[in-house]
Amino acid sequence: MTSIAQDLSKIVGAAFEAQNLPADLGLVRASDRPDLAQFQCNGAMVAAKQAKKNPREVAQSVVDALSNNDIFSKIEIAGPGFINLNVTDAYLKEYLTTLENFGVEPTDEERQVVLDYGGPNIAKAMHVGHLRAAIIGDSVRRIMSFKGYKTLGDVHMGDWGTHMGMLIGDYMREDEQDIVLNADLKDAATVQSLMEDFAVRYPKASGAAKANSDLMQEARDITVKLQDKEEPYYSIWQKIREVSVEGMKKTYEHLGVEFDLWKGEADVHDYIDPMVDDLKAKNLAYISEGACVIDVAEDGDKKELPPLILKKSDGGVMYGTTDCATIVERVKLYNPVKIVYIVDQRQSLHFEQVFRAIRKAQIVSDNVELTHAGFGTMNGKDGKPFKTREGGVMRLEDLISMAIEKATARLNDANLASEIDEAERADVAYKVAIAAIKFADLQNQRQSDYIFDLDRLTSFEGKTGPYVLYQTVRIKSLLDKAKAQNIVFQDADLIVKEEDRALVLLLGQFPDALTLAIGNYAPHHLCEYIFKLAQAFSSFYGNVHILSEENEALRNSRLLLSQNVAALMEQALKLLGMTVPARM
RNA sequence: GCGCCCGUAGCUCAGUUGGAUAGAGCGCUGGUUUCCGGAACCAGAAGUCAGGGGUUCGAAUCCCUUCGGGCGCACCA
Repeated sequence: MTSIAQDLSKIVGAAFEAQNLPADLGLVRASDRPDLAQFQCNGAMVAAKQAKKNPREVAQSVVDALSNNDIFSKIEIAGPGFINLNVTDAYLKEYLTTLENFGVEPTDEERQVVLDYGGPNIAKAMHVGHLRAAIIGDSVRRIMSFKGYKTLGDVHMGDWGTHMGMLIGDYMREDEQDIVLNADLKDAATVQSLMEDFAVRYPKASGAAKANSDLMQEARDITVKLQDKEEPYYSIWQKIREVSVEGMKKTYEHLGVEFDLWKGEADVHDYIDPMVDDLKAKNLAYISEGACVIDVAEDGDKKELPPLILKKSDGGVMYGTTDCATIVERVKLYNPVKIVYIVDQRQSLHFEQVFRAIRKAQIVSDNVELTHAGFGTMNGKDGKPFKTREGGVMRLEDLISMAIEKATARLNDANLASEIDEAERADVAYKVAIAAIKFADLQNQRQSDYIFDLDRLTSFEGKTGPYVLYQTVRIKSLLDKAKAQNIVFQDADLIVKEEDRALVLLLGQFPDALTLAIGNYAPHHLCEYIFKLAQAFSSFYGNVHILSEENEALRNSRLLLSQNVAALMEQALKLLGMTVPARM
């Protein structure tokens, strides 16, 4: 089973083929003129253009080939050559009652996909800049997994660069490295205080290094020593990393974002030298201005593409080096068919360099997809990269707290508050807050910049996460009531009346929304769909009687339909990383 | 200088890869509760799709150009 449009596309495609026209011209989609028809096919106009024929005549020949099909209640040619189609209610009923897995067919084979959507640096507080990668990547992972791919989400933290040299240098200069070395990581308070120490110390060290070239040089030297695993640098680093990972895991968990792999740049260090030697042996890597580089420019390039630096002149490695080595490791350990990076759009040149280097060295086979699914910058209301009023970045945990606070206040205003005990209320506020944040972010198209608006991220009305949760909760509440009244409707005969039709048609669009979301690594298509479905149900709910319908057969039919909507909503929301509370 | 991205209603954003009358949310105006949850529903006002040219049956979408904004260009990540 597929979507309704896909189902119809096969039939119309066959009709095109019968006229010796390409079957893919028979692509059917939901009509954008619902007042005229449910579905439309534009292929006749394309075919006519190619063959230099009259589009209406082409359409007519296709329509003739379709006319003996009894699933259509209307077949019309309109305008320059649109084929407008309606399906019979019997077809809709058949479609919905034989639906499996919401109409989503699993991908033809189980294939391994590696998704990279983390990237926070250790020893730094996570801020709202990390939000998009986490939310989009996690959703893409859930969606692809639902489709049947084997997915691996990797946090790929930044733990091997000069920022570590700065931080370690500061501890050594102040002779305070014992704070780190002797820390008992099993003690939560110690971990917490170390995190706070990093948060103060790193900006201080970083600022000092930028202002003082001697300190910067010292940081670079320490970084090289660290990368050679010299002591005590390496031990200090290990502890810093362990502490940071604890904090990072807590924040990601709080956000409801999951990873399968908690790896960092340092983990691929041992792959680097063999990789560089290999590139040298292949005459791809060479020494330029003291650094070991690989050319990635190609004939026909419109822009200048600088070479990728594999080793700095001081022997240190850069993030391009570790990114390449990470691909070496991923190929070796997981043999993926796709590696997808959900990383800020501003990194596009970097990824182009890395991917070209990898292709040139034939580290992956040609049929492995390497994609940088970039996302736009998060700007403030002034259109510039987002900063808080104090000029700093907003911590992720602070954002979550603010959203929870607002959700709690909203819940207390509602009539339900008194019936719900403290613990459940906290849980509901949390789920609502996370849904608000995620939906506000995910509904934006991935690659364009977007404005970080706190009010929008913590708003609960209109096109928001809480709205779609609310609609789902309301349906579930209805179904619970039916159950309490011992009404059995699971095997009800589905009756498609005027009011129900839009809802059934919409249910049949879910696989299309999922296909779009997967194809472009773009969960916003799923957001769009979920919101439309929620809106359609809300309208349905307001205009017809469901549980209170007097005609028993119709009541049971509508309960069945409602159950289908609720189940789909809950599943789809899960794919966006949201959980539906029992009530709210 | 070279290159990439963007400009759609007062604000924040969609627009299924060239289709019919460009859609949502917020805000604004007005309405809806003896009946299944009002975080809701219904209706309305609001657009030179930045400007100009081109391609064609047909353009927010493709090409050229002007203006405006963002970003990236070898030893940071």
